[in-house]
Amino acid sequence: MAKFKEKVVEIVRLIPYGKVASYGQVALFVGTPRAAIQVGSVLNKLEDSVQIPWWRVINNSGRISIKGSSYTPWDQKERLESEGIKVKENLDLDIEKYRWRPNGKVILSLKLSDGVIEKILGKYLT
DNA sequence: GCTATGACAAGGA
DNA sequence: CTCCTTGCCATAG
Repeated sequence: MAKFKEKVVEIVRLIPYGKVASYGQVALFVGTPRAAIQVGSVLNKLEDSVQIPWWRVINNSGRISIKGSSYTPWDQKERLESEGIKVKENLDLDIEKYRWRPNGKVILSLKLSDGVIEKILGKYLT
């Protein structure tokens, strides 16, 4: 089941310009709740050839927490700001203000289990 | 199969 | 708010 990586790529690519999602949120949308740390791992090892908006993924505290990558937190800060997202000097941002909240149609297209869909509805769609 | 490893998360001090 | 601890889980070896 090496599909995890592919799904992560797929989900991250769905995050719209100017929006962000937490690692845990991506993990949930992938269909594997609580595998947040794994999402980060995938992005970290990703080849430069795969083009995806990795900078739109931050931790659930609303902070940039990139580590062990060829990119620095400030690289990420620049990319986010170029999309109109305000990032404080301490790498903090208002995650709830910019969080990606896909509509039901998008969620259904992911073919997730009922349990996962429930968690998504409860956590990110009030 | 088992252990170690982390771009994490949530809760307690 | 800032540490620290514990839980979790897909990979690599």
